[in-house]
Amino acid sequence: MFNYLYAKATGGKFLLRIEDTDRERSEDRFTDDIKASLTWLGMDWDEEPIFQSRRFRRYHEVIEGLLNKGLAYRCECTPQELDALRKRYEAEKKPFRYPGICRDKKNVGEKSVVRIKTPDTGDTMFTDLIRGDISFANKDVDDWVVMRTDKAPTYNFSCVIDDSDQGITHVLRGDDHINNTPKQILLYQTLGLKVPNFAHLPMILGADRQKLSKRHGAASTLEYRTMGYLPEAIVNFLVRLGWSHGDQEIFTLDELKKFFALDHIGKANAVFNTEKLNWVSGHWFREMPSAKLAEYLKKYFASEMEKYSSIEDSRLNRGIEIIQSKVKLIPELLEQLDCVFGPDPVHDAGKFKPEDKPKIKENLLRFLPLLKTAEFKQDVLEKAVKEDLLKSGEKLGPIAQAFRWAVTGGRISPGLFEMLEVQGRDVVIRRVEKAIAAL
RNA sequence: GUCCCCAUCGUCUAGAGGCCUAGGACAACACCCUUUCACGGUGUGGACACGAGUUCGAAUCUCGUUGGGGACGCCA
Repeated sequence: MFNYLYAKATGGKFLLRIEDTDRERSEDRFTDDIKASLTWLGMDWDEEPIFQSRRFRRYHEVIEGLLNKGLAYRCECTPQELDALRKRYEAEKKPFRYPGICRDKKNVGEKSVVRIKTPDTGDTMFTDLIRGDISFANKDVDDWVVMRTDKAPTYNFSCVIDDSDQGITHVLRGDDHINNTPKQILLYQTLGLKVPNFAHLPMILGADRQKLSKRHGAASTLEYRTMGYLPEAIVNFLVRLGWSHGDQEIFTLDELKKFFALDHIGKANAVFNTEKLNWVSGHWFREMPSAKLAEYLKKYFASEMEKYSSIEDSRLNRGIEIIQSKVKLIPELLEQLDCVFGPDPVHDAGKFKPEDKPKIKENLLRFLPLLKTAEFKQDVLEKAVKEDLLKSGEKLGPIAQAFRWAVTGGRISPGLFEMLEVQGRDVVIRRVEKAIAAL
């Protein structure tokens, strides 16, 4: 998202690249998921996505050149041997660095990995756009693998080639990549390529302050869609994790595309806070035009909305309108929608105290004639009921609750009179009569 | 363990030497509004991790300590 916003805010291009070099872990559905997530959030990429799995020829050509120049070498150490080596280093409390066992070996067969030679002395430094100068001692960067035994390149290698080939100017990524940066810079330098700008973003941690993962709820952006968050809310919430714009809390994507900038990105990790997400979510439900929300529901919650297909749009939209401002998630909205447009509720009068029932019944009966005769508009109904109550000096509260229960079967609902109008005279009278019968 | 990064209310953050008896938002609590639930309004409690410096003056600069995170793969 920060990459997208930065590209848009600076008039650049936002490119999508699928880094699927590891064939065992790459599946088409992951790509679909990424595309669907970006599309859902409204972040479209500018050119055809690049798939690394289709660029192996290019990578091999570069690796071949490196090998020929003696800047890289074949290594026949097996994973088992390396594991054993790691254990040994650990036991000796020494940090593991590949010791260059095969560095000077001749005639290593094709069934081997290729490692890049890295310098043993000196430092590799870069100026992070967010954090300033960061430097690493080259002795801490080992001869890392650029190509696996199965001839697939590794991430640190292929992303350098692609960033260069695609003319990437800015690499914005999580700060868990800071350690990869010296490796990549060394490769750029070995290849004589221009080093791009780097900006390492603070990470998002779970409530336990560990790197966000499956156990914190959602593994995929799309799961938030399923949970019933609006894309506007997700973007708005996420952008405030690590970035600020004075005291402003509410942002639209369009606003962000205008004034997102790299200054005012924090350095400290942020904890994902569902409480605040829900608040932002509620805000966007209040903000969204009901027709647009209706469309959204029909698109992403098609199966839940199908039962309302016979309801005409203006009526359905009005129903959504009187509910949307009170909910934080789509399931809540759907639930209330069902109270308004769904089947008649089961009137459980058992939850009332026996001595209260006559009064409730009396209240329902009292206004039944009005409901049958008055023009069925919310303001007309409200005015009529209130005038009547004024004469007797009674409060609206108990009466409203009685009718709320009668027409929804529950005690929570949109405003009573607006709901009555949306439900319509026939439904209301039928439900009120059923309620009276249940008492 | 080694290397790297970070450190303001419970959480997200404002703050780039005097504007800070540290501001906003979420959450909490109280009150108000109110036909329920929300919304909204008002208010309360709540933080510069610690210790040395530098300076007339430090949340802001330096160093150290402590704490947290990340990396250490033939994953990305």
